[in-house]
Amino acid sequence: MDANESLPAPWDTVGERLRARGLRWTPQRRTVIEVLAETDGHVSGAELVERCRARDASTIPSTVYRTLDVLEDLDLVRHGHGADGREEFHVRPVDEHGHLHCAECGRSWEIGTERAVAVASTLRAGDGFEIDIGHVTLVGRCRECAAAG
Amino acid sequence: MDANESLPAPWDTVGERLRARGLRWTPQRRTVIEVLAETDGHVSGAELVERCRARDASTIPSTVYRTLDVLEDLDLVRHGHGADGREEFHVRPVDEHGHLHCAECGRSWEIGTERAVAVASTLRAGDGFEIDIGHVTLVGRCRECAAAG
DNA sequence: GCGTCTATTGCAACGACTTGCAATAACAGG
DNA sequence: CCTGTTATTGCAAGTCGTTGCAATAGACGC
Repeated sequence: MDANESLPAPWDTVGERLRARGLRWTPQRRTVIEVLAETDGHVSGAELVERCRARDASTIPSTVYRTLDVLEDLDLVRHGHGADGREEFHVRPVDEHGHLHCAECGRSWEIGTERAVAVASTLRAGDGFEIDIGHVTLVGRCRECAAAG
Repeated sequence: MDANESLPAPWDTVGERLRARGLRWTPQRRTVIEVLAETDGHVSGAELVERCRARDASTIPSTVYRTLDVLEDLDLVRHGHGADGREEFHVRPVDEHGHLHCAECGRSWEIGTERAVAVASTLRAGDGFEIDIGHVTLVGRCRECAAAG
């Protein structure tokens, strides 16, 4: 399989990085990476599979998920979990941020780096635990629902 | 179906509370409640199903999960998600606490009310969001792994 | 005790992943 | 360019839950 000149930014060197680790650059992985290269922010696992299938109808879900595992090792994506526990992928190292979800009204939103770091510090102060704040969606009640309820 | 004299503490009145809401007291629900009454702390959904099946081989998973939904409405259990996103139930209102999981060494542990509240306050200070800190398992690196890595 | 109303159950199919395994195909070396 | 090694793939089966629907059976009123 050929190199990957046409891919943007961090993705153009994935092939080499894989080979350097004794791993392989396959067409299936290329498909996943092409899809990721067009994505920014978050994608659910299922959606990623669907987009890959749109590009290559023969896409197999298990291959996609296994590829994502490998890419996570290479620090190109990070997986997390939505409010319902389903997988969500953060594409390309994005700013540290958190996800909030109101169990009452169902709204979801993000909190920026600043607040994310504040929360992380509070937690670290206890026993040195370094939270990956973006990994899970924090569930609770938003100000409005808390006031109403 | 008869009442439930033999059940302990908060469970003995579930039948009445259900009926008061126009819901029903069924043998299947009794089975789930009997299992919950013998449980304290956390149980995964799958384990709950298994324990119900041990008590009544005809137990159907969907019935168990639906029962848990109802019991959550009655505030007798609360569901959350483990590090892998799978469901976990907190039985009987327990102290506010949090769950930590180190992605590196795989260990999991809890943080007590005090720290949980501290984190919740930090977050609330931002925009009034009241986190249900026990809902998800916070993932990151423990002090030891952070130091080593 | 009987009947009605409708909440629940059981079942089957589906959605999101995960895992084991044999067959395939990258890739390094000659 | 060919070859051997072994990482990956495809597939099938399995786990954890969720959902739609027709049949069942609680609970209340008479």
